[in-house]
Amino acid sequence: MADNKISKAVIKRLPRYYRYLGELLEMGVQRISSEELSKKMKVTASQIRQDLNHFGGFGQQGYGYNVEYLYEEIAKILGLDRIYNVIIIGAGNLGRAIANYANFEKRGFKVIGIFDINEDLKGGMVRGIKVCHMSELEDFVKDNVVDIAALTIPKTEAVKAAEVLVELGVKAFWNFAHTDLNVPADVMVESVHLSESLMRLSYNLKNAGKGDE
Amino acid sequence: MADNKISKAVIKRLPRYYRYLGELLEMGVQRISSEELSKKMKVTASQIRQDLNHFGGFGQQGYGYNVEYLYEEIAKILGLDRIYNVIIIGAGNLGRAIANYANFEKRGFKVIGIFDINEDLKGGMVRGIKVCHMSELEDFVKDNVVDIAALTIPKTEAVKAAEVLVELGVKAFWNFAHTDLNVPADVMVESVHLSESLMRLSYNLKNAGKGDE
DNA sequence: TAGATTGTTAATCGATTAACAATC
DNA sequence: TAGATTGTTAATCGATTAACAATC
Repeated sequence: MADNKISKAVIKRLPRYYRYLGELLEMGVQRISSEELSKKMKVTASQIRQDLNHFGGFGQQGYGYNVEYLYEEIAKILGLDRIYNVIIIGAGNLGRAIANYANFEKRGFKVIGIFDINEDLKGGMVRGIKVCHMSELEDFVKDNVVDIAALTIPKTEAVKAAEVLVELGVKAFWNFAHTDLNVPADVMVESVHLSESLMRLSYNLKNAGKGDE
Repeated sequence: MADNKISKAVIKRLPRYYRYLGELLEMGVQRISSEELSKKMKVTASQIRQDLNHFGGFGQQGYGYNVEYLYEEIAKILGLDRIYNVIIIGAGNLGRAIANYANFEKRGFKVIGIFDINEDLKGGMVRGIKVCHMSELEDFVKDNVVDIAALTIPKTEAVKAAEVLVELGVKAFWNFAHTDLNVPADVMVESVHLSESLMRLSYNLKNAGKGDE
């Protein structure tokens, strides 16, 4: 019963289902009920069934869900059934961490270019990819299909880079800069605000035991 | 009107308020109304007032909020009015990215140790801190106050390290491994699941234009 | 005092959970 | 067929928004 509008809360949970199903698959588990999965994941069985049914009936009454089938279906829903060309803006530690993370490539996220303003880094190699100077960015994007740009540079530069890249037609940004990006409605931004994450941790640490989880 | 139980949704928004207030402060803005702030942040003014009033009345009728005062108060709420000793488990690119990020130290998160299983990295320096071998971890935690452990290692090792550190009394984990950690109720875990973030981006990219944001 | 804007209550909206009929 | 478990509707719960009296 594929809805036309899926809530953010549901989307947020999908990758987690995918991760658990991947682990079950590795362990050789062939079928699982929403009840069993709910215990593993510490969510309600009702939520799992509800979530999945936004996209279609993947299970079977009296049986449960076929792990491999469900895994593949969620991959399709998440758009993991294709290759994405990724460029990384910023060849610092964070940029290199992303470039080096092999699992991303396994899921179809292929790093095709790394750029940095620092002249010294130019020519260096990261995981077989040459680091280019920012001045080469525009030509590169014109000559190559770029699906996603990861921004691992400080906020001021990130805002500028995003502007240029939006102009060049890039439709998706993975933003690690400590700022929000203003982009047109058809451009997607997924932000990873590490400092905000750390602040939530300090809040929770401070309020530990006060009725908290 | 400080509630005793604040919802996760509110906590999640606090660091973002803090970031915007910090920017306003840098720009020399002294006062702001919930209405003005709501326009900047693209949330409702009602939500801002509602959120802040969970912690107390920081504003003034007819005036709005004093930027500096509100900024400081939110810092206190988030627990940013103290120093946290942080250790980093994993001296790879991600671990080094975190260690090198100066803003964290500015907010009171002080890296006091970096550990790795790789013997080759031992003795190397990251931002003035010596990289130690994992075998030295236990003694280090016994001899030093460790408030937060950042786990920037693969999942299997992360699970093991967390177990050891919980045993040693560490109460907060900043988890970058692609797994959930099972810890006692009084131990806090804040996870940054980069691959899940990337999957949400690919979902949104795929479904762009279908009534989406 | 009049105008502005908060703090707070009430109304609405959406998300989660419970329940159960459908069905494998 | 009987048992199990889904798909889906209905009930509940919580979070967001609207409204406005309080007050600076």
